Amino acid sequence: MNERQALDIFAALSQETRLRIVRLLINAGPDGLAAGSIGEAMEAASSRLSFHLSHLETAGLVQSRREGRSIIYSAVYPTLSDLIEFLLRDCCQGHPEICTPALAALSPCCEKPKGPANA
Amino acid sequence: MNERQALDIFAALSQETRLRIVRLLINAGPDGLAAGSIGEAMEAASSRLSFHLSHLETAGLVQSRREGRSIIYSAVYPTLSDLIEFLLRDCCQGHPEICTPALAALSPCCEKPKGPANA
DNA sequence: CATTCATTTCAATATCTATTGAGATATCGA
DNA sequence: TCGATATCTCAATAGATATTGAAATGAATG
Repeated sequence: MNERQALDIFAALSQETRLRIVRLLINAGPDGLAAGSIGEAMEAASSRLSFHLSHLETAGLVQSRREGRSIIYSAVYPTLSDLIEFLLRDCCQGHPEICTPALAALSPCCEKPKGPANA
Repeated sequence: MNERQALDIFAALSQETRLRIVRLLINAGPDGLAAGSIGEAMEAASSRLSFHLSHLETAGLVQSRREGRSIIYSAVYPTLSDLIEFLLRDCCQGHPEICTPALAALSPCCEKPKGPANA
């Protein structure tokens, strides 16, 4: 991950429709969603949707595959973790006290909410 | 952290000068840097710098304080961790296998590089 | 209290980005 | 192959954002 890539990703995520698409696809999981389904969820015309999806794909945040008549889009998770790493890496060189709280804030988000007992 | 805030932060970080300022301030630590020093580092005219700094401040990524004739800017670290949390939170609801690698990628970045022995 | 220094504000302009609608392309089934 | 479906591409327009230079503000110093 270099600066140029990071800028592209931030630009991609700075647009409401695109941010929603990314979050939708992240939640949709590895199977992804057809462009048409995304368009319905976003209430966006096909050309507009296509514009945003290709923007996201260029930034490396989503990938696409053809499946019959549909084109299926799915999130590219490593891009997100690389981005986060890019954001935090520099700050941690000599300032680990800064990033440790960030990690602490993140950790609970990755615990599977399986039972009511939290211990 | 809501969607609107996240959009503002991504927009703030999607501009080359602003991303560099944020990284500079993150590395500068809690003491921060005077606007003039930042301007030198960025080779940016004062009005241009001011435009970007106020953009960053509005997004909550930096804060400022007056110190004599100078205005000192410093990074707001919690905003970054909130942003990361916002990005990852949804995806982890039901998809912890997605976020765990992200965290694994992050963890080493927060280890203080103290000695040559890496074990 | 006038001068200098540090930074911001403002207005004009240039550049970049998003939306729209029409048409092109690709796939499938009859 | 024809028609229907799904998606993309293109060109025009509208809207948002960045840069510039000049002028204003606020704080320190003699």
